[in-house]
Amino acid sequence: MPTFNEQVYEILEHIPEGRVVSYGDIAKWLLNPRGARVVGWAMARCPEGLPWHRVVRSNGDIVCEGITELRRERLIAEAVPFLPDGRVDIAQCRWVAPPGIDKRF
DNA sequence: GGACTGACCAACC
DNA sequence: AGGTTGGCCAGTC
Repeated sequence: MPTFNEQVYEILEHIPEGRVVSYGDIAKWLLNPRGARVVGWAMARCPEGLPWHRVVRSNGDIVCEGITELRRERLIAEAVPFLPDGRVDIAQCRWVAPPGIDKRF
């Protein structure tokens, strides 16, 4: 039985290019709406080769200072639209998970 | 082995 | 309308 963050990494691998998801979304698919913190914890130790830059906050903002610029550059490189205030246009590129994604693991 | 912590979110005052 | 609080998992002290 894989641990929770293993499943988080699994989902991250499934995020298509040019799309983003919020921490809370992943949490909702995997356990419950309040598990977003765990997702953030999993991201904090981002294993290499993981597209962690496609995970943003629910309002599209990017929190962590220091990696914000890196994220922005990576997302722009993947044709992810940005809002004038520096946030990801999550309203347009929010990735909708296929139904039953939580049962796939 | 218990307590605190963390790249969060939403429900409640 | 804005600050506070509770809740989840795993890792560290």
